[in-house]
Amino acid sequence: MRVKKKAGYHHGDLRQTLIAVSVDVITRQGLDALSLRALATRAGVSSGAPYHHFADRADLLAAIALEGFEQLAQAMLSHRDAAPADPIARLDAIGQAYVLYAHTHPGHFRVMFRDNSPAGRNPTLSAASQRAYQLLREVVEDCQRAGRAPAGDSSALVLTAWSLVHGLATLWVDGALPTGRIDPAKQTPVITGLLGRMFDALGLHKTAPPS
Amino acid sequence: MRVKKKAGYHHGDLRQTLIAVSVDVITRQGLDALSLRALATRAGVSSGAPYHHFADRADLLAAIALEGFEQLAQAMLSHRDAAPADPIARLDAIGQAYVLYAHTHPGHFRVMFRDNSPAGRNPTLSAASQRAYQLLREVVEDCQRAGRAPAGDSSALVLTAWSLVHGLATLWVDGALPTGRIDPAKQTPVITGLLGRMFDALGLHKTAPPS
DNA sequence: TGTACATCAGTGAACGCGCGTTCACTGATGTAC
DNA sequence: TGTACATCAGTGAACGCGCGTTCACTGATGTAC
Repeated sequence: MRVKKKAGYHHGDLRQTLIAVSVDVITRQGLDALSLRALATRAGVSSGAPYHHFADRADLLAAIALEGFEQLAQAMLSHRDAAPADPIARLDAIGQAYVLYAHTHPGHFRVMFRDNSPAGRNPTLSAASQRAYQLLREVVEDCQRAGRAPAGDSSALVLTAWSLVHGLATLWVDGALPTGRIDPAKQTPVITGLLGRMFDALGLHKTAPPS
Repeated sequence: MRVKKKAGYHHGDLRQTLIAVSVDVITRQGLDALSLRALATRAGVSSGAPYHHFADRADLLAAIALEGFEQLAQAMLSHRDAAPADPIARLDAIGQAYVLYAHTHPGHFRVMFRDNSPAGRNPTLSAASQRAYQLLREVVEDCQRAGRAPAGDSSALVLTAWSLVHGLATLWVDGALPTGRIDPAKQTPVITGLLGRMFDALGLHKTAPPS
């Protein structure tokens, strides 16, 4: 991940390089270990250089979070569209995409959901995170319309689905699962599948035969 | 929360005071804002004093996490025992206790599940966290035995329940929920209730009339 | 009850360090003519 | 195609700061006799 200088003085795409190196550091050593000075050194650049691309440390983190939310939404979208045209299958696919994204991009994920996360104050970031939320909401409401989930206000169902995948992702990324006893890679599809079966079981108008 | 000196030179219970002040700082300003020096000042004590009670900063955080896991297990236990003698009702109670604990003790909660959390390396801490996990596991297996949850290996069900309440707790504590649109205080019992209904709906041998 | 002394839990000055950020500068690049 | 010049994106030294931690010290407390 250490980056070799490209063509002498001018770097080429230092901004993107700084983001990539930051994510790598955060992934391996945690957010607290990220300092702009060390980051610049690892990127092969002097300590002042990052300030031509980011106003300050917080601005860099906001850029990482933004990239993360965009990637997350993209992952959810492509998983959804690759799934069979069945609302429960699509809910399952979106849930798996969420957990998988966190596992494969722990650096981004940590920054995205940092306590005191800037999402509340940064409109761009806030909009990007809501896009991912909307995808989840849409598929839950699709389930409701198909009678594959309890009818009525969707918000509790959406929050249930979100909490489930977010909790699993967080426990996994934070290394909080009892080691050896639980394999999150294997459990993820089981758990998202369970969520689908549960929604289905509580749906009022069954349209699919019981499994 | 600023602590007035008690009886001159000797503090009385500086160790507990340091923990309490730390939790307060973390709750209000986040873990990164906690410095031992500022902490000592807020506790009304010189900068070297904390080292008579904690080996270093990490040791202080481990003590906070330990207290947190003990309090969490206690909260789960008392909620469980206050609930009706019905496994689903008890699962619901334990789940609510988990989310409620996180909301009322965000300082502890953040330290407990810190990325790079020391729980993996500290046996005392690890044991305390597993005690809370065991409580959840027991109640899930009680549901299975009563035919109020799918039979078989419990681990996926336990992880489902844990992920659900942990995700909700984390999203709430981190302020990641869309403000105004979702009220987690109201949604918590709805969601834990939904979990119970879902487990029940997938149980093989129904013992209660459908609601 | 009084005294000597060991131990405990503070003080506060001092250390070295790495950090975020600034700034005058300079080399590289792109554009107008 | 060649030259002048504006702009961009680097350099690297310097700043002040707060931090974790150490240490020689001292006041308070508890205990043995």
